[in-house]
Amino acid sequence: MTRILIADDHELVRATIATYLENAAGFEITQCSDLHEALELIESEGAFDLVLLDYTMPGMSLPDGLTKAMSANEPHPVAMISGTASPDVARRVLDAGAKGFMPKTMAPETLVSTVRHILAGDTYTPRQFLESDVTHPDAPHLTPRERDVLRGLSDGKSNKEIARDLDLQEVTIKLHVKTLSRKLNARNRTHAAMLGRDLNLI
Amino acid sequence: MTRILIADDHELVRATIATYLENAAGFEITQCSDLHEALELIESEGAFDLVLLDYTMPGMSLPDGLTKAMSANEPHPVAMISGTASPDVARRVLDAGAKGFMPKTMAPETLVSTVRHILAGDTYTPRQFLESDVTHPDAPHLTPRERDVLRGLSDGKSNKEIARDLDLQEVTIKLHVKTLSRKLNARNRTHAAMLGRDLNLI
DNA sequence: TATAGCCCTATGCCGAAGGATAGGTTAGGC
DNA sequence: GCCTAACCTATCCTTCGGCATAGGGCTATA
Repeated sequence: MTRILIADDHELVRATIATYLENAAGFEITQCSDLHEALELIESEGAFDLVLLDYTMPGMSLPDGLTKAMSANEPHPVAMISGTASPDVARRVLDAGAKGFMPKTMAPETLVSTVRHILAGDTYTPRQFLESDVTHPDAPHLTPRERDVLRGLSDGKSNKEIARDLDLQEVTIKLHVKTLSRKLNARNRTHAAMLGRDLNLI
Repeated sequence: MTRILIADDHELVRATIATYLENAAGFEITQCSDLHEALELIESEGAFDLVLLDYTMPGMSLPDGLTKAMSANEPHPVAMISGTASPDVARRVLDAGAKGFMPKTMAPETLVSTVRHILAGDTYTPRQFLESDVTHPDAPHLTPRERDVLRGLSDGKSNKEIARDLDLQEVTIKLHVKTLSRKLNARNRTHAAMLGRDLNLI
């Protein structure tokens, strides 16, 4: 019997996913509501055939929480579920080695087939998150460099640090901060970071 | 027959809520995935006995989107569902006149009884959101003043502006920024604002 | 009444952020 | 070839942020 662990503090979501997976494919579902419980369950009951983790539940972090779960559940796959899915997060999740990334906007039927894919050894990489960078419709156009800088801002980095990371001069970062702040109608870097988050730009 | 409209772009969530409400109480459920569709449905099919709106779906805004839906659905109630529920949002939603605020962490059974309450004319005010300010479990304790300042940071305000708004001296704001950054493990104000958002503190 | 937590203020310093201005390169479209 | 977009750099200047140190006041609870 295929055993699946679902960890999500949003009970409504967890309940649905569990119901669909149980009815559609007869999987054996175990549930919990934070990362700590998930790790304990993997420890006590052995690796599951698939572990589904919510991105925003207590204890979850990127990439640490994810990698912990992955090494605990080896050699079986771990996938991420997220309600606040941004392209950047999807990318980071998959880069970290997760075998799938499922937005909660996904239709239940798609979910079941996705789970089957992952169980079969595939990695589920939702095209809309990796290719077209689906963002908020109101979002202004930012150049690739401006996005790089905006990511740095969101991490709380200084201009100097961002410059070092991107191998540029500090003045250049200042320029990008100024222009992207103008585009976002932000009053300063902090505001820009918040607006970027709201618009799913990062 | 009691008619309920559920608007949520998270299909997984919408499907569960719909299922529970149909099975548990025999309500007639209509579904859609953004605010625009919701308004059209209310227009074309008449006011529903209850409208449940997701806080993060396309087109939704506070308080505009909410008030539009409320005036469209008069005299029947409108309630909000949210996955990223912060106390502040809950307060603003209820202040705007919504008849309930339901986090997606709510158990399905609780949801059903909540809906019944609202249909009966009550307003569902989740105590944990209004009194004890339930936030992310990992979130450190911030004093009321620190939250005030954090809110200012998130709006991209300068220390001087925050000081003026709160009728304090600028140095005092600097102090609060420093202490709250320490508590959040933030490297600077921008990082603090982002972490505050992630931890549902604001 | 002592202790602790929270809150507010002051002074001083330095590095970072932010803005203006002026210039340059590269790549692609017409 | 010209134009434009995107990108990068430089200099100069002002303001803001961030940190340390050193206070005092209020309130609640032991």
